[in-house]
Amino acid sequence: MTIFYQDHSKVLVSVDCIIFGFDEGQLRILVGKRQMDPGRGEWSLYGGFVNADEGIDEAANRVILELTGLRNLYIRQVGAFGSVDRDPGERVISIAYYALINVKDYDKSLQEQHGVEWINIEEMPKLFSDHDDMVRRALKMMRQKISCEPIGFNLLPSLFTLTQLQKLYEAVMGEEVDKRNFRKRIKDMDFIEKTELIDKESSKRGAFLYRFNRRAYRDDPYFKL
Amino acid sequence: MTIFYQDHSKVLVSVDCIIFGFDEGQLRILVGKRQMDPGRGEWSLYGGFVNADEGIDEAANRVILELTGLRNLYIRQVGAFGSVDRDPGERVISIAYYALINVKDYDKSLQEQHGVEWINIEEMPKLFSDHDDMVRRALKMMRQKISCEPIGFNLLPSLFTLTQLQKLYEAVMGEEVDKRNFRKRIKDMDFIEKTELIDKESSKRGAFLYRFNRRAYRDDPYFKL
DNA sequence: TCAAAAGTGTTAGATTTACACCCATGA
DNA sequence: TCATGGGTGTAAATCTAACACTTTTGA
Repeated sequence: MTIFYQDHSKVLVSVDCIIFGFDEGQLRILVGKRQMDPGRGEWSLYGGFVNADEGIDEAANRVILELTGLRNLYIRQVGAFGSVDRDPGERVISIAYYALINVKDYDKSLQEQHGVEWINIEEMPKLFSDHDDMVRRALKMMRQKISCEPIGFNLLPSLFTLTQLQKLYEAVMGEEVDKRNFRKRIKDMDFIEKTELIDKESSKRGAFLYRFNRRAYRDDPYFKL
Repeated sequence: MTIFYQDHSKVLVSVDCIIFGFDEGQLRILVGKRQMDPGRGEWSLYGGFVNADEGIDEAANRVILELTGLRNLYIRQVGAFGSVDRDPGERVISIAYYALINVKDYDKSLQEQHGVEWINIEEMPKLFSDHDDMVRRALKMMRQKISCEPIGFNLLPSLFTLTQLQKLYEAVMGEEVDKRNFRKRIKDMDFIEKTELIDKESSKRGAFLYRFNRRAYRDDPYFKL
């Protein structure tokens, strides 16, 4: 310890991760049964401690990489949670982060290895400690974000149908939207490009596949800072 | 240390406070010249370390009480800041909070005692470490909040004129608004009550004073959760 | 009497919402 | 041939934005 900030108590700091995925028309998050005491066996977010030599964002990225095997994800901080008794073992201040992933990119073996499962956000069991609060806040922030920025693409394959995109918005916002109005809005967004490709998975007729053009979005005068 | 989370490094955790005030038509925050090393003499937010026996929100309330002498303020967490090198002295993870106060309630002697000054948000000097980022994020969050919830009243006396309220919105949002449209919107809000009292400070003619009715707001069907 | 702030309505344009039918295909 | 999801336009209602003059009063 240096001379600067003497006599102040140090505390364990962890990061907890809310991993959002979209599958079968449902918004889901990755949770697992806690494998350590205290709280062994309770449903819990995946987390890890912040090391002395890493920033908190770095720690979040590391932990999320550990869990998902994925890099360059859309990750945002939810906030710090620091009630004295939030962890029954020892005092731990935890910083929650959420990440959006395309479930198709997620390696099944990693999932098994970490003993985590996708749980529909609507059917969340009670979680360990204050992890419920973290999830609620993450969802609130994500809804906020998705309704003014196109972040939903991080939850979809790079090619997707308009119906998929609509179902995603509905699952996130928890309410249905009108198909024609939705498609009208999408048409106004120049950064959502129609391709000539057809998806035949989800219907007999087939549906055009679209893609999100990140560059066009960045250049869109509407979203310029 | 208990047996639970062995071998993880602990770290100093602090809270830093962005105190917003509204005076002379300007949105201002309280900053002071840093009185300790490292960074002595640089402009800085007021902060303090989180004690072992207090939650982070508690710590924020304590530090803000210390600085302002005021209780029951509107306080919100901005987020955690945790780059390894953010503090040149030693590793410190800091959690930023913003608070809204009515400058008239602020005791001048406390201000002098802590050596802090009101600085217009538009004319902020470079601040110590990442405090600039904290202020930017706090402002962003506050703007977001104020445009969908009536939190502005926390920055005003309990009786205020519509012109004051408008100037406040303008200062926060950084843009002018139309007087008639503004007043129209206010009239639609049943929780902003006109009193029979007249303010003669700011004009010869005098302007009606209004008050924010917290109860009416809570009961407003529009804002029901 | 005049400078300074208070107060007050209307209209055009833009945005949002509601709503129903035909199409293409594989089973 | 029929069940399934894909795809399309219009009109009413609502919301937003622009805009200018009269009132009161203390100096």
